[in-house]
This record gives sequence, structure tokens and C-alpha cells, in this order.
Amino acid sequence: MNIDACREKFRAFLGEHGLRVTNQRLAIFEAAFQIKEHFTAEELLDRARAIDSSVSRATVYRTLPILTESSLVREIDVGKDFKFYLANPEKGNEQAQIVCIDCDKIFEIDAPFLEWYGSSVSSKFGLRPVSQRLQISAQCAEYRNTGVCKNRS
Amino acid sequence: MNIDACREKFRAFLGEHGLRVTNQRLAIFEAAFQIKEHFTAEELLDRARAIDSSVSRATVYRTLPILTESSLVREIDVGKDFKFYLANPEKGNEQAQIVCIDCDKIFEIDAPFLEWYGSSVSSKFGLRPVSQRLQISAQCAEYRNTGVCKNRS
DNA sequence: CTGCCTGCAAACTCTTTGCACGAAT
DNA sequence: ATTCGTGCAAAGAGTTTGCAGGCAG
Repeated sequence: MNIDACREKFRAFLGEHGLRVTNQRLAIFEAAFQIKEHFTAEELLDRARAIDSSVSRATVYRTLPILTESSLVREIDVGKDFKFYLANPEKGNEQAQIVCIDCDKIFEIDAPFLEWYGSSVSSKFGLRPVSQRLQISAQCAEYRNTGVCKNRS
Repeated sequence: MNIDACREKFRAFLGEHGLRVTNQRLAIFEAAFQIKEHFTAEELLDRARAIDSSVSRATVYRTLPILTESSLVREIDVGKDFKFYLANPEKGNEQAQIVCIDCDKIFEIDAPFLEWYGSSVSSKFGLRPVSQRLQISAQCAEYRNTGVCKNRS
């Protein structure tokens, strides 16, 4: 989905939920979609402030749930003490993440079986799956050999 | 592995790593193995204090890494702001978790393919997997119908 | 105008850490 | 005797929230 369609979807979502279209929310939306990879709340704040300097940390944290509930942004918890986010995720729950434990880089991988697997195993417990997450922690080949990861930022 | 073998493994692990066998560490070990399901650091503290009232929160947090590194306890991060632990996990990384989003109950499920899947997909990125986690968030059938989960504690 | 939205700063939660005392080896 | 381990309390980090003022509808 291109950014214009996403922006429209965002405005529509706000309208449908009786939420107001504010400059701050728009700036946060634009900032999120400028970032092509995974980002943190803090990085989003920096980007959003570059667009609208009045954006505060609180508003970023209050806007992120709106973005995730509208499926425009996916929240990714890799077991660290802060969360990552990804704008306009292409494949819903059909993806998994590999996290490099040295450089923290996140690789998105296709996991087409995932939805099916979660559903079939959950039904044995009388449960209906809401979301699935497959996460793999790994080391780069280079890190393994040299102790340093080439992806380190 | 029965508890006696585990206790012996714990003492051996301490010895091999130049760590001392203290009453507090033993109390925390016993407390963890008294709990047959998943527990939090706070629950472990309560149990450990019932055995040795001198155990402090700090020591619990300092002992948990020892228990996880010795594979006597598994750490489970379900994306909440605190971690769960499970003593004497039977199937290493060959298990996944289903978490009920209402009552937070954690169901352990077998996932025998998991190790293989992580390895095969990671190798495409030149990565070596360190750990895998498959987590499914789900709702109880009862919760779905009545809005209340029968497992609610 | 009305009331949702905002920035600010303080509060919160879980976890970690500095310090001086205490206990294991 | 040494040194590591401990309890206490404060610090830390990311996130949330109360409040008074501001802007969308």
C-alpha cells in the first residue's frame, strides 16, 4: 500500500473513532512512514520533531497505539526493554523476525505457515489465536568469527 | 530430571563457576522448584522468603540469571513489562507458548520443528540462531463468548 | 464554544546497582 | 583472613498519566 493510501486510511481511522486530526498526529504519521526500517519510539520522536517541533514524547506514545490498532504500523517486541515498530508492514502476521544479538538489526522473514500453525495448535486448547510471533535470536557469521558484527550501527 | 538431580546440578554449576553456595541461593532454588507453573520474580521472592525470610528482592534478581544460565530455569518473555520463568523445563527450545490475553495463563506446547526451522531460515542470512521463540496470543473460547475467561485467577 | 488533545513533568513498574556489612571458603 | 554475597535503598530506563492550557470541530 502506498503512502497516500496509508495517509487516507489513517485519516479515515481517526474519523471513524471520533479522534481529531491534529498536526502532531499527522507529523508522527509522516515520520513513521519516512523510516523504511524498524524504529523505536525515541527515533520516531526525533523524526516527528523534524516535521513539527512541537511534538512531545507523550504524544508519540499516545499516537503509537492508534497506528498499531489501525494496522498501519506493527509493534515488535524482541525481548528488550523497549519496543520496535515498523510502518506499513506488508505481510501481516505472515512474517517472523530474526534479531542479531550483537547489532540488534532485525531481519523480517516470510513465515507463510505461521497463521495456520498457530490456529491448529491453539484449537487443541479451545483457544482462538489473536496473534503469532516467531522470533529467532542469532549471531552474524562475522560476529561468530571476530566478535564484531558488520551490521553494528 | 527430578529435583534432587537438579539440586545437584545447581550446586555443581555454582562450584564450576567459582560461585558460593549460600542459604539464599538454595532457598531461591527450592522456591523455584516448588512452583509447578510459570512464575514471576515477585512470586519467586515470596516463595523464597517463606523458606528463608532473609532473601531480598535483589538477590532473587541476581540469582535468576544463574538459574537460567544453568538451564535449570527457562526465562519467558511474553511481551509484558515483566518476565516469566519456568523451573526444570522439559523440552529445551522445542516448546512454544500460547498466552491467553485475558487471564495471562501460559500454555506450553510442543513445537518439534522449531529448532530446525530457525536454523534453516537463519542460514539464508548467514546467521546462526541462538534461540527461537514462537508465541501465540489467544483468547479462551469462554472469553470469546462471555467476555470472561474461566482461567482468570 | 465544547471538549478532546497537547506538552510538561512527575509518577510508575520492573529491574539493576552502589555501598557497607556479613558469611562462605 | 579474604573475598564474594547480601540487604537496603536509590537509581535507571522506558512508558504512562495528571494537569492546566490550546486547538479542532
